[in-house]
Amino acid sequence: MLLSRASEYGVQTMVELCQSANGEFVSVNELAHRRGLSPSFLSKVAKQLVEHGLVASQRGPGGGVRLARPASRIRVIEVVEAIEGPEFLTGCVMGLPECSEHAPCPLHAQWKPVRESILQMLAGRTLSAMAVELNATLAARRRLATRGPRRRTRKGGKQGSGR
Amino acid sequence: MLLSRASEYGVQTMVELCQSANGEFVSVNELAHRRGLSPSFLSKVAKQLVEHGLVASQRGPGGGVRLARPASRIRVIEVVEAIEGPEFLTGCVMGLPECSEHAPCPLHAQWKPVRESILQMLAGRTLSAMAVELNATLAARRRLATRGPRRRTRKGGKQGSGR
DNA sequence: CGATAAATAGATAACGGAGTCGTTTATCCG
DNA sequence: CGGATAAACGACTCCGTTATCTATTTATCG
Repeated sequence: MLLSRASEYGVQTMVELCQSANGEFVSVNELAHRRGLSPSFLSKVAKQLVEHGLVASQRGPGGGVRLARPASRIRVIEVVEAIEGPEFLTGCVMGLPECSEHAPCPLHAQWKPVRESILQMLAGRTLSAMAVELNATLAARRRLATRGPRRRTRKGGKQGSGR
Repeated sequence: MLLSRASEYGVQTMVELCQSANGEFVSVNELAHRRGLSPSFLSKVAKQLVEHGLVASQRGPGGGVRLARPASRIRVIEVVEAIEGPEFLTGCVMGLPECSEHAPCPLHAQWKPVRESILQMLAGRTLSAMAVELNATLAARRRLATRGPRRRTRKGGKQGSGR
């Protein structure tokens, strides 16, 4: 698992928030229900997102949570670092206490570009871009489910839950 | 942290075992002491390595643990998968339960090559190659420590523990 | 003002990873 | 054979993550 459960919750929620990004607040319960997440745990994650200024919150009836900035100006890496902390992916791959640029472990040189590409993956995309794609995927799945699965392109049971 | 602590212990130990790979057994305590690891916890990790046929063990006096194959024929990925399990790095990055090739999450396309390059990093190098490099690094550090640090190439406190 | 809705805060339980400890079992050596 | 050594095994502690529940505070609406 590259990201902690909390980060996964965070990313999913932020993307979900793009759906109703017209300045409307959405309650944490509603959000949790939509994505099938634990409401109680999500509220904790939401709190962290609020503290890091990624979402704004509003109490009381009609209150909830919304993006603090336009989705096009939030990058996934910000969400991850808000939750995992700034130390995300720093540290020696093989756990050597004194691994550094000038006394590198045997994987140091290989790890560096990989780490960069992970950060790149998370920094290179905005929430809005992700939301668009997710919608396309969901729409495709719904369309498929409605019309029924016609052609089985791949052989048997391989598909399904990635977890 | 990309790898679990147990995996880190495993990789470090396997590399360490390359040092005395002449068919001699080394006790787990000795190994733990050399690398400054917890002996008790390392024995757990060692057990897993034995079960997966990566190291051979011998009880009694003069016993211990040694590589089951020549170091040049063991790849780091084998060590990691022996401990993390075969599901290592499978599963959706953002935790979507139904992320798959044909209904991908918004990060799926980006994640795939990254995942590949991680596996590549771990599969592309043998233990013996790593041992050689580690020795070079350690030797360099010793040489430096003996002669004292002369020129401070980088500005101040940035160096040190990667953790 | 009072009822209601929702975030916020805190306590706590379940779980798995990390680490320790003591006992058992196998092997060697004298 | 008997004692010493060392892995194997199992039970246990400790801690952080995950998850849930229950107040408490804050805001909105009628």
